[in-house]
Amino acid sequence: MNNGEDECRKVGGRIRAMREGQDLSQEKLAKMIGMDPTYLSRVEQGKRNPTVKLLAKIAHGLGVELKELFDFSL
Amino acid sequence: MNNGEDECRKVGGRIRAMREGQDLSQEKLAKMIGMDPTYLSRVEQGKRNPTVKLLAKIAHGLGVELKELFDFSL
DNA sequence: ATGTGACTGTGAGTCCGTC
DNA sequence: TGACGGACTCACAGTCACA
Repeated sequence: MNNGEDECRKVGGRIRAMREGQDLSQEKLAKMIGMDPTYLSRVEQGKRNPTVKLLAKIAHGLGVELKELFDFSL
Repeated sequence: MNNGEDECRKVGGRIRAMREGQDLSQEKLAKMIGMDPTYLSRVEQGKRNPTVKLLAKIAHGLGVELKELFDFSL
């Protein structure tokens, strides 16, 4: 089975999709919320296992609800 | 402003509500998914900042979708 | 503009108790 | 049964140089 790496990838994909949907670069979004662009890059690729606090920051930067980052049914 | 501690509390509350709704003890749920009961206790209280992988495990143990843990509009 | 390797410090997560 | 403490390990947060 799977440990949650799938979910990490899915969340990352959601973040990327919503960011690109707003024509925002990783750099700009990262700067808005005071985080490192290289770290954001890895989260979007599902190569990291982010915490609730970090995802809350990202959701805030995107101007969306936290639960939208977990809405994989699109 | 807030760092995401609010979200931690809300997620913890959701977990607790869904667990109690299934008449499950912290110990049993923790054992089901191979996690520490003391950590589950603290997560439910919003005193810890859990990762996606851990939340995926908890959601799986509760038999619900990950996004349901972030559905605060109830 | 995005991705990767390597790195350090701190906190996520586990295990032992006690109340 | 659940809350809390201490001590511990390893992974995550966060940064930099470079591609």
